[in-house]
Amino acid sequence: MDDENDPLRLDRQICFPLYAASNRLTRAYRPILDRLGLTYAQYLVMLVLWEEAPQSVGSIGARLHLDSGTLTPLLKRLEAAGLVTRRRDPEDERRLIVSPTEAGAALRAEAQDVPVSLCEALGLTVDEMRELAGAVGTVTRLLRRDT
Amino acid sequence: MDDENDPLRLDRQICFPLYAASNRLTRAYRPILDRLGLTYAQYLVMLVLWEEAPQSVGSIGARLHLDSGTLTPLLKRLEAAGLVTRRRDPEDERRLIVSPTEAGAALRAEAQDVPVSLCEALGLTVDEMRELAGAVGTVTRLLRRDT
DNA sequence: CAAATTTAAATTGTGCACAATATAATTTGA
DNA sequence: TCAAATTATATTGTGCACAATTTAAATTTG
Repeated sequence: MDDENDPLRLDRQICFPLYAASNRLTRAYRPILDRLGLTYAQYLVMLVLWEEAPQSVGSIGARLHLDSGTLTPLLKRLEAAGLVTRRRDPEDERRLIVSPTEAGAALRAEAQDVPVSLCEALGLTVDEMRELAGAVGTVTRLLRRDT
Repeated sequence: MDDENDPLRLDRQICFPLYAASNRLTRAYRPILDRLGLTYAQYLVMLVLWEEAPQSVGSIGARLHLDSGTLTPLLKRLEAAGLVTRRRDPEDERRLIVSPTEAGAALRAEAQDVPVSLCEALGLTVDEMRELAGAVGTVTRLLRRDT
């Protein structure tokens, strides 16, 4: 078979490097977020809540492209860690309202240097960060259609 | 606080779009690979084995940046599905030799149009694919250091 | 207004991804 | 040569990620 143009060769896969890069990033975040007692997904949820609170499970999920099957147990773990509260919206009992606790809000200060720490862990200069941001933006734009 | 330059704003995160894109890709692959009875990670392992077989768990892992904690159960599932065989290397009983079965090798033909199907699912033209490949290459180059 | 539909979250079950540890085989070097 | 170190895979346990289903509340409609 036509080896050079074989579409099933690993090094011709466009998506595999993205998958590998995403795994690598989660790995790079881990030791940094361990200091806050957060996983990467939990960190993302806290970012969303630090921006605006309270929020429903659905609105958090819309922001992060995650569904209740992922978020429900994650939020229960954040609640168990004392970082968020979960209560039903009295206006609409279907909705669950999530808010940071005082400890959850306070954690924001501890998280301030996470972005810088990550760049250091990845060994990226400011210029390289800019280049990375541009490339990631292109990927996002091309893959944004729908789902 | 200085909202515009807040480094913890979700839309200033460089890595989140990469994480979201990776999740989205796995989701886009799912209905296509379902027809082959493979998950995305299993598909990657089969790509590696279709290129060269037999291979040890370690060499598959080195290629895909996955460890035995991920690969051992995955390979057992591929074995249960009749797609690979697992046996110890008689030369070095520590090593596990993985080979595609006849069914596993035959599956390669079925997989030929997976790449094209994915592009269609993502709604990408050939030019856009090229652009995506370039952007992903930049991301990979910037994040390649170590781990 | 009651039945049907829609919406929001929770639950269930499968399969990664990985850290930490265990097990067993091989290699090494005192 | 044989004990210590190294290597290769397996195991254990945690936490996503998501499809499919369930439950319950709110909304729509006949």
